[in-house]
Amino acid sequence: MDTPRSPRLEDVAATAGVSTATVSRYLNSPEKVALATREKIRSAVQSSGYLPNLTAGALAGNRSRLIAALVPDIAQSIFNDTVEAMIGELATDGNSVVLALTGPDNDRLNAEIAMALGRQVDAIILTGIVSDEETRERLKSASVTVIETWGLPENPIDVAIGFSHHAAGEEMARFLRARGYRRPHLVVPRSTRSQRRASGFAARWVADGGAEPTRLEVNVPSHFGQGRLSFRALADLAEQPDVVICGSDWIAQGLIVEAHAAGIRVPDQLAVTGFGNLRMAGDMRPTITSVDIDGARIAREVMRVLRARAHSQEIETRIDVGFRIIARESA
Amino acid sequence: MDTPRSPRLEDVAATAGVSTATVSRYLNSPEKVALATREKIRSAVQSSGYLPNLTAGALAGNRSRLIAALVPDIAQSIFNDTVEAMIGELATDGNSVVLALTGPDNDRLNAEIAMALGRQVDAIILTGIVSDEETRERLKSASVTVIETWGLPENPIDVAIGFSHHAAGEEMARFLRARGYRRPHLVVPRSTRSQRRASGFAARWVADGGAEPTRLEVNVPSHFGQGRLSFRALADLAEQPDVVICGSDWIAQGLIVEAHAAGIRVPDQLAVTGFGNLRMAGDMRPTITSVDIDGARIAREVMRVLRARAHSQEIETRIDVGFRIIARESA
DNA sequence: ACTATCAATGTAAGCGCTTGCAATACCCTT
DNA sequence: AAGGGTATTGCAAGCGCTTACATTGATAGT
Repeated sequence: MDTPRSPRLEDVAATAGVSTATVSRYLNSPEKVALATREKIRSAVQSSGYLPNLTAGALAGNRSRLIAALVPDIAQSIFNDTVEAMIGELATDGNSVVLALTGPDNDRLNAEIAMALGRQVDAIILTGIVSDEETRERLKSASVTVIETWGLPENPIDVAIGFSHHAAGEEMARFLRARGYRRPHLVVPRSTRSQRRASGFAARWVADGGAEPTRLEVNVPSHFGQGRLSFRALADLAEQPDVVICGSDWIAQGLIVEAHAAGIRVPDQLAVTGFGNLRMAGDMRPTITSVDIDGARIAREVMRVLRARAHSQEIETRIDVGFRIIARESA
Repeated sequence: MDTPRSPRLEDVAATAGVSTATVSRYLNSPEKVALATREKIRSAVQSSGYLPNLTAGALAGNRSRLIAALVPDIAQSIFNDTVEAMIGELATDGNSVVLALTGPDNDRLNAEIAMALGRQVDAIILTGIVSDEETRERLKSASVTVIETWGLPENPIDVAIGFSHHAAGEEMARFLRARGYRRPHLVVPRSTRSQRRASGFAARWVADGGAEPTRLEVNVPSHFGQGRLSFRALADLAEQPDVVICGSDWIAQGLIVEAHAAGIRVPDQLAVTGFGNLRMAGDMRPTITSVDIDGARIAREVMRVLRARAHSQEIETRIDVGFRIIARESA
């Protein structure tokens, strides 16, 4: 059986008795079409079951309504909430999100950037830090909106929406010091941002008169299991910490579970903090003190930037969405 | 400064001294081009920094190399591993994945399907069950590959890759019975699949001489917090269960944490099983007995189907990837 | 009544690529 | 030397839509 070719703009135009241009206008900016015409076209679209070919539209209009989101991973990522919010937010505007996983290495990133560029995406959203100079240059010279999220680099490739990781680290140092902790231990994932938070923490801590915190580096992506390992690694420390600052809520959760299994009470004997304020943090026993990043807010700002760009309005290139320490039971 | 328009196929063809057709062939099926010509084109592409416009290619070739993955959510989904594997797998073939979140309701699903169809995607991959008849019909009549994953319906829309949830439930019943448990309690997310597993479990359990298991329904998406609530809900039961079968590892984890907080030892006083075999399951204390679904395998089968379709080969429409009960400490 | 203005629509030229078909060149066969 | 294949390339017609520009008719200003 040969499927009858799906209707095109032309078909709709024919049954509505207007030109394709008018139908196109009706579809993209109805206000430009007279009311009576609108109605005719509406019913023609309706009856034919017409579905616009977005590919053709993208080619002709030089606007793909496709947005590439490049993230390191999604299985256990701290970015998940942001990504989810972003996809939700973008979808409402008729955009689609092409999700690409870049992993830890640069080759994948470059390949995915090339792909995104080839697909003429309207914007590329980065959620990892692009440290490779060459890649940054390539992105800069591409005439596409590039949004770096989560971080807030001094010189964004194009636009950056995020917060200062250094400041977040400092703030946590102040917070814990105020709470009376004196021997912090940092569990730091090997990612630029985590490192930055760690140095922010250490700098502040020392500046406030504390001793240089001990630290343990762990691989990314960080996960529950690393928390357990991190707890065990504490045994090797000369002096036991009174609080462990974890690079993610996952690590914090794993560490707490392992501590309990070892008979150590949290926070009485050992306090713990996480990062990311994942939903689980508020449900854990004890509930986990964490740092909240408003993923939905980031998503909204991304949309705002995109819309501004669409109308070629000027926008600030560094948007600070801040962070909030959420004090809970674990520290 | 006006950016010099990025090079097109035509430009490459010109510098290589061949026609655009030849360059196109070189790009898509090099073997059709003579060796010497290949070399000329290669260097022309190289020197111009040419990047194919995939949108134009999609329109002309009627092949978008875009695959839509429609999932309920990603933040805490049991599908995450599958989705991640799929994105990774697909990307290697020059495809990109458009990820769309459908949430629990049908409207979003329909909207996203329309969008996918409009974008001329090569395939639509579904990870939720599409129960709406109308939507199923629409998908059936669309000339696009539709792959339903995780479930294994009797009459797939097109191709289904998954396993029998009913059988998984039955198997778990056998497993727990053999281990000597006698009073199972089911924590069942309100999703078709979970329900199916639950009925499989109950059917088998009763058939094997057990009493009808008690059950608690919880909302989707399931998460850690629900595990805690589910544990507390046990108090309302007339008779305390000796094992709780959770609809997901998240729920199991939350339940265990809450049980421990209440001084109940797992599995000594209460056994627990999860579902999904998330990475965390093997790291939890106690490690969680779960059901493993090979997400990477599903991803590979998806690719196989897609490739077969590309060469219009016949393929089976129901591919069973099975499941494995992973016995660990919690039950 | 006459023109300037404007809203509504139509005309048609692309957007950058793929591919069926035709043309050409080259190599065998007989 | 003619006929038949085969491998390689070019020609040109789209793919289905958007949009600059032209056209038309109506409204308003004088």
